[in-house]
Amino acid sequence: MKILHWFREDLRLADNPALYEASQGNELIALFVIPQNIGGASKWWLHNSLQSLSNDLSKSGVQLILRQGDPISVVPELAQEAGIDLLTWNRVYSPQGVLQGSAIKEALNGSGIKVESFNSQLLIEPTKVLNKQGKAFRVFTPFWKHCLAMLEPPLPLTVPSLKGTSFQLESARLETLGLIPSQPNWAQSFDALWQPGEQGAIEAWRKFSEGGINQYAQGRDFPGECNTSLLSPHLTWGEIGPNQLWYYTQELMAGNQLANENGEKFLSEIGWREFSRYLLVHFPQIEKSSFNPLFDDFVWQNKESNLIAWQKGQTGYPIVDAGMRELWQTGYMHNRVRMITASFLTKHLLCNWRSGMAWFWDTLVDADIANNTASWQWVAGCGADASPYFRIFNPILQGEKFDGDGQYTKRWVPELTMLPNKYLHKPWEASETILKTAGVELGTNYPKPLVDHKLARELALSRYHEMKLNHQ
DNA sequence: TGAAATGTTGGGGCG
DNA sequence: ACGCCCCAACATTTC
Repeated sequence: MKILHWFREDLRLADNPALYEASQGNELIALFVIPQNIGGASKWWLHNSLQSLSNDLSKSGVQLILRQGDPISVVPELAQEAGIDLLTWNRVYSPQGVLQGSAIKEALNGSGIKVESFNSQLLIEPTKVLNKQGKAFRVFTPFWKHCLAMLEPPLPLTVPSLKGTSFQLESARLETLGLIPSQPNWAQSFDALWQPGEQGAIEAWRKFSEGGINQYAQGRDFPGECNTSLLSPHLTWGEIGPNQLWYYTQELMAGNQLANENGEKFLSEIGWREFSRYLLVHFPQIEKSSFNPLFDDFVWQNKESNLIAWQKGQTGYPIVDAGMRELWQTGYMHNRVRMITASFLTKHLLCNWRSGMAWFWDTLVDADIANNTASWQWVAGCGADASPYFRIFNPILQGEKFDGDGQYTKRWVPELTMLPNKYLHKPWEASETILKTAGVELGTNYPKPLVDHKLARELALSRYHEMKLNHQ
């Protein structure tokens, strides 16, 4: 039996249900179709992840075929060309991913080629989780409680033994696809920070499971400490799956090697990832428009120069600037700081959450449609289970609370290294003498604050009330 | 998975 | 000893 496995967001060999099924045949063809609409940082990641997958496959004599174009035509064409008996893939839950799946199934209907799809990237299929009224959950906590009660993840599947084919198929060359930047090569420093691919994902889990997870419940909020998993980009491309993480974490807790408090907190973060995909399946419109339609009437300011200052990490609020610079230099930002910077853009600068989402989409190595839309809408106050709009983060207090010693802020905003911690998150309150001693000249080598916190907060609140009034 | 404004309480200084 | 005021600490509500 000749089988084609179409790799999508499942770039791994272990615990890969569709690949496992495909390995039952005696001739395997592996395909990946290069997506056209992903951000710059994601492209860098994908390039390296494909390289890794391709290496792993070739050890079993399987060549990874790369093709460009719309999968809706590319996949059926290749299926016919190769004369396969069965096509397998793991489902993708974005509107585009769902559409691709159904269109390809339809295209091959009646062709004699069987099609089977599997779940590799969620603990539970979204359509199987409904409340008592038979409707989709809109709030995380009841959703996750419901999931926990019904969860029985299977043992992770082992790496299957694969048998390639001698059938010759044309493949694009990875090096010529332009996925990695050349001039300028802004990703130069990424190589030392990240190890895309399945081995890198396993290594990231190992490091986390021996370190940060043991302080996860409290420690995850402090961006200067290394307590988060850094697994997000690996999860985005399915180099590791939630099923594996669930199983590994439960094993640690069962063996008393991990406090329940920490393990459960980590799994609930996996739950948030699950929830954002779930929302996108049940409410696909949130990819483009507000979950809460009230916000269609919100009057944004959308001042271009403010957006640019935010992107560059030049807002004059140190914790915000630190986050935006971490993002630019590493393709990643600590979760606490993502909330602070996103709140600042939407509330202090009154820029539409879509403009922030677009920036994150282009710069994050873990860019993911579901997480990106759900999280931005959550922060902006228009999303499911959103923080109410009037919950406005105070960037000074957040900085003092979560980076009181300045470890994080000073790393990314080195021009403030000499500033005493008392003023680190509000340098404009320091005296001339203190600033001078620290070598800080506001407006020259570090910006003055773009907006006044108190005024900006009041303006945002009044815009919010106007929106509600206009809607009545 | 906030923060600010407002309200309440209780200990201690002091006449 | 007592009442009064101050204000920190905590609680509640409001945005």
